[in-house]
Amino acid sequence: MSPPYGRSMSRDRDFTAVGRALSTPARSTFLNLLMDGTSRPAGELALAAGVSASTASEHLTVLVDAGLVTCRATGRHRYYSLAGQEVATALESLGMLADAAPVSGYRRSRRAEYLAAARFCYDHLAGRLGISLTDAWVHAGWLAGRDELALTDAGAVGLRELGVDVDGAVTARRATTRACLDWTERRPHLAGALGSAVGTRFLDAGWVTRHRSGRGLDVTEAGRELVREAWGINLADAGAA
Amino acid sequence: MSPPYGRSMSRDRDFTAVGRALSTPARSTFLNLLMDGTSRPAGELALAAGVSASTASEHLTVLVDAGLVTCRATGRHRYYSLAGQEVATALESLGMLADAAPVSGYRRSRRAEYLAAARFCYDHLAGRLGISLTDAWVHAGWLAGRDELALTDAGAVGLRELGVDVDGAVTARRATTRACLDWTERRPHLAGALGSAVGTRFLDAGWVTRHRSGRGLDVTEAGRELVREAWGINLADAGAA
DNA sequence: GGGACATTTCGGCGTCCACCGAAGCGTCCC
DNA sequence: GGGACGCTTCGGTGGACGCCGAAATGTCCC
Repeated sequence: MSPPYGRSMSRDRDFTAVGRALSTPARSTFLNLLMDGTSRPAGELALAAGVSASTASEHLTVLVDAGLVTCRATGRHRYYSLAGQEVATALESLGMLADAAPVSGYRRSRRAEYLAAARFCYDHLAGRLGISLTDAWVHAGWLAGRDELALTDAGAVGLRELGVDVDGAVTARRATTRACLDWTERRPHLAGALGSAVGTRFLDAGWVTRHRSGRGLDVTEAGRELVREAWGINLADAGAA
Repeated sequence: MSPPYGRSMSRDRDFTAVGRALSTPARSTFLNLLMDGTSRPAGELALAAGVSASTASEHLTVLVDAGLVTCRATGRHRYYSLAGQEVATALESLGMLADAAPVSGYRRSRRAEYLAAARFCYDHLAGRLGISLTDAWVHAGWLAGRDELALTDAGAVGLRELGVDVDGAVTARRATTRACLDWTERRPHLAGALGSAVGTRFLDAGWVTRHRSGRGLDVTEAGRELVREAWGINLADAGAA
């Protein structure tokens, strides 16, 4: 009869390659930088991690070989980014186990506040903005269940009016909605295919813009007005004040 | 005003400790063995990974220090198990990225078939049994959405009749339902608090029993009858035939 | 109490690998 | 074409760590 599942493949997983990829400070820093879904050139990553260009290059090769990161060559730059949504999800749940990284050498204090206000978690909105939106939508009956965030009929209508590609999200192969727990705040915000669609819409509509060459998002005036009028969310100008 | 989220804590995560814990074959083997939710003594783990007792002891210290594993001392044995449900969840999503482990030295071919039939994935049913039950319950309208598996009213009634602690699962702090993707088959099966409650019920009712000192579950005659009569699931006796 | 057993601690060995600077390769731009 | 620039490859070095056997610790049981 032979084994029923083709080839005598083990059901076990070999965690060693992925584990080794995560096991050094420089590579951990790289992944943290890429977790907002951006692509960054090797040099920038090297600088951020405080290693030489050659060392960074070796690290990036390890990450690519492990399947965590992909490389896109453009001109004389090579842009690295996370290899996909599964990688972001895996890192997200691993982050629940990991400690907060010690504040590294380069200046970060100012940025931390921007991060807290609004940021991308790979493909969906996070930070205070992501949490506030999710809370408001649960409250409005658009999303059901604090831990599942299932899309209701009312939510489908409302988000469609907002210009979110709801239908694309529902028919996507990945889970429509998913709750992503913020590492520090531990409060759920909308992820999954719908979370991605919402993020895309917010960017396309100009309600948020990626903060120049850095991490975090700026919520534009139009964006602030929208969330205030539609859902009564008052984004404190903590960053600006 | 000082930083709004207390202490100038970095929003980044330090993946190095967890990564290092995963980065050696012996430790990867240990984690695979413990992923079914069992507790195992150090000696058994050493034997399974093919390392000396002293080496295994060192590895286990690393895993405990990384917070992935906990130790319970009983008599002259020390039983190790996964540190919690978050660890199981993280490993589960990491497994999506990792390769299948090469079949290691010790005999495993026979066991693979038991594993495929029914097994525990930390706290919920998996294997063919887990997948079949989930499919049947989606079909019966007990669970909604192939990727979310949200509990319906009918499902709550049905599972409560079955003796599952539905109310405990709904009020639990973790997500009530969650879809867990099997690594090899890539088919969703019920996880989350409700998945755990179902697993507990199946064990308590004697519908499945843990296979003696090994991995995988035996579905008892009562269990086979239940799933056949209630949901038309015919568990092929692949293991016995 | 003594002997078997499970496990950890210790000391030592060999290998792996993170790191750097220098050199090589490709791209851009004057 | 030549020089600046971004990145990778190469060679070499030092430290970290996976491995074992031997000895130490602790538990069980006669």
